[in-house]
Amino acid sequence: MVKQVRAARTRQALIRAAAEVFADDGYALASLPAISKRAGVSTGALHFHFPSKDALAREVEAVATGSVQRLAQRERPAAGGSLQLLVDVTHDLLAALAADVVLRAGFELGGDPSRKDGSGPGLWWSEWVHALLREAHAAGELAQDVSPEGAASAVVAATVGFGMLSSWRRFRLSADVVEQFWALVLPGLAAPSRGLPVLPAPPPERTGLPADPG
Amino acid sequence: MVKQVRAARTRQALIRAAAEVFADDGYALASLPAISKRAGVSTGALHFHFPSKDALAREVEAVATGSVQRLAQRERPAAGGSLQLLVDVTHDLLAALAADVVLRAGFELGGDPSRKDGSGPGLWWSEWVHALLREAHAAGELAQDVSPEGAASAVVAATVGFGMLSSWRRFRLSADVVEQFWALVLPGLAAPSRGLPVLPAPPPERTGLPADPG
Amino acid sequence: MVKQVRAARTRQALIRAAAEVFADDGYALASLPAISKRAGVSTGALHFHFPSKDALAREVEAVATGSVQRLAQRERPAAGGSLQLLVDVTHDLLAALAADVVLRAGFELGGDPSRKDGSGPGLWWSEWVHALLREAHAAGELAQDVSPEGAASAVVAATVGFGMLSSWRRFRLSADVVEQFWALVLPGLAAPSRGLPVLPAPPPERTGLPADPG
Amino acid sequence: MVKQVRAARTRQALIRAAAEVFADDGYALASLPAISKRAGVSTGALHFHFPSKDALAREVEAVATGSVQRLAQRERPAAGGSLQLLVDVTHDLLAALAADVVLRAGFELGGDPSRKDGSGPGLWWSEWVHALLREAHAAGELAQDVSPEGAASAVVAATVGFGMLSSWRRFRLSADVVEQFWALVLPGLAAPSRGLPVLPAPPPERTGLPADPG
DNA sequence: ACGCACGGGACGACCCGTTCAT
DNA sequence: ATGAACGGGTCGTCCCGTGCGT
Repeated sequence: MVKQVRAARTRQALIRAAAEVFADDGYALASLPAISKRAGVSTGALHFHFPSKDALAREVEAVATGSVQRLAQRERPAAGGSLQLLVDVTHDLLAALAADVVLRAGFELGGDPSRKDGSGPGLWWSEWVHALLREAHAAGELAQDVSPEGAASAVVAATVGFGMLSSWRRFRLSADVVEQFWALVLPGLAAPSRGLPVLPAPPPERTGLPADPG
Repeated sequence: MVKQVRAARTRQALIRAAAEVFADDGYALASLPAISKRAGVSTGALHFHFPSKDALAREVEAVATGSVQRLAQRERPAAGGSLQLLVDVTHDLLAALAADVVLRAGFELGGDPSRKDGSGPGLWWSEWVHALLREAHAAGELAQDVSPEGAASAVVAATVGFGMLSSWRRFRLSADVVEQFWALVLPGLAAPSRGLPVLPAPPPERTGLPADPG
Repeated sequence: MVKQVRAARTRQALIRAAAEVFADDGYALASLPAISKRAGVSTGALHFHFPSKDALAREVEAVATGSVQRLAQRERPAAGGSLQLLVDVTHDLLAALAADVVLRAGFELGGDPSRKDGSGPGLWWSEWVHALLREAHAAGELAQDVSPEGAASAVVAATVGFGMLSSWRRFRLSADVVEQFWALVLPGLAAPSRGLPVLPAPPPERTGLPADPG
Repeated sequence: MVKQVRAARTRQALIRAAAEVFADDGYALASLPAISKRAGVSTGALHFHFPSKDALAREVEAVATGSVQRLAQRERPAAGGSLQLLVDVTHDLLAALAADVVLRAGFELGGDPSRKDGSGPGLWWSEWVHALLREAHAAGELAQDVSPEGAASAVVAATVGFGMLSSWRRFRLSADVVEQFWALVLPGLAAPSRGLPVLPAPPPERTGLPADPG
């Protein structure tokens, strides 16, 4: 029994360390020795928990996908319908991306050309957005002449684009890009008869480094 | 003089082959032997033209940046102003991305975590969009309450997002995503008094592979 | 603990094999695959024990320096003082050079132009000879007008010269060069009043190859 | 005809540059590109004059051997016989070693383990010393009980030892080591009845760098 | 004759992901 | 859960021809 908790702890440390290295160096350049050293365990221990590098990355992606799902499947807002939900969730997602290494690593692994078949959070996110916008369309929340599929593609592209840009060096994104994006898009997206979703308040100015609870 | 042309040819072949391998496997996984083999030359020839893998990638990025610049600096449209130019150029850019491997590789290298300091076309593109939207704002082409910087960020994010998504496996983007994106965004972006820019016609159905002039 | 002994054994085998290859081909020409093959292990095992070729050479030098130190720091002879000690130790050193590959390799590495900063046994040996001759001078064992520093330089030069010559192909040194050298030098070096140190007996004729206990 | 003189000049520059690089880095580490760059010509030019790296080294050795021969075959001193000649020539040799890169490189190449079959000046020098000491022995210039072969070995060993030591980093040899060596050895070497050879005056203190006419 | 841009293979060191034996 | 070992593979680069200019 005591062993189990210890094992779970090293497993967690491994996932966390792997996410950090993956996010920093990409999948191909991340070395297993570097990960195990950062987690404070030996390479043998790593291989005990995860049979291969791919399995480790897969686990990081799975955890990240779980986080996104938890974010998306929260209670629907009382008013505002699907579109309001979409606005709120994207807002939270960007905030979580900045705070959670594993989430960030999960998304980046999905776009890493070194990984041939990543099924990270990106795919799930894309399908969720598509489903939500189809739903909104069915509920008459979308403006005339707006294709839900096209709009979903645009939203997904912008989301992963924001994620990419924020992870690139040389790019500094302001903290409220999401709000600005919605302010731009909502007039053309939402049916005017229903009223526009309200934008969440932009995050307060950061002073100092935010805690990264992982 | 005769030698020069042969050298230039192999140099071009090298860049082209490198772009293909980089775009397929990412920077880290791309092997120099694979590139030189695909170009039909020896590794020694590769090393003669490019002293290192990094220099090769840098050259690919430089050529790609040049392509983007040529695309962006074409003659301004007679009517429609900056916003129309932006719409047209994004349209051409996405088309070029589908047709030109070097361009695609240049963009992907910029987002590759294996490359520590890529200065590919992404950076230049971002600054160009920002400058153009500032200009549009100064000319009164933007709607009230639209921040040119925020809008530029959104446009850039969406562009690289489209690029990323189209390069990911598992994602199938329809050919007219850009048009749909602009249809969504323009109502909120353009000043109503000036009239909306016209969207380019969606590309005809492709039959067979497009020419890839490299 | 049990593993340690096996690891120590391969480590020893690696050092031994490296010394052989270094002594034969010099540092630059010695290839790591050749060394690991001769040691009967894989290149990965080599890299596990020694992170780089330089570290391996450094270890060989360190072991060789240890051997020289053990040779020099034996008990002083009952009679004869420092000069007698010097004669005895040089004698043993040349014998050890013929018998111990690691020692030989250590000395040769010190003179190898491929190694930029070797701190092999040569340096320590030089300083020991200088110190010993200073001591002999203070004890009045040296003849008038003999500079201990100059004499030390000559002795060191002759020693490494013998080492070099014996390792060069095309040169065949007789086994008792050291005795002949001392017979030549001692009359001018030692104070006549103290009596000359006795020369060790020349080694018996070798029949066959000597064991090389490593 | 004009071409010839230019060719000879580049040939000289090549030999000189090769000697410098060989002396600094050893044979194996010396790269042909480095040599040709230092000589100010292209690698093709190098290959035109010397078909291979080995041929280049061989030429350096040949030139160096020629220098030693010119040094040794000067006019015999009026008085003093063979021993005096030996003393004088060693003195000049050490001076020349410090001044002439090609000479130094030639000697070092002879001891370089990377070169399998160097026939540099070392071999010729050894034989010359042996011959001279045999001659001195026949002329009764040597002390009783001194084996000319053993003495020659000692002298050669000391000479190359001095050469080695002076080329090692970390060793600082005083300028008059040779004089001190002879002061040490001559009492035991020369027949007392004939009078000791006179030592050459030690070189004056160097102020600034000596010219290296190469 | 002399020199050079260009290209060809080959090999070296380093290191990585993985598995056995303990 | 660990230390040790394995074999494959990558980048760099080195030494060397080959055909074009001068």
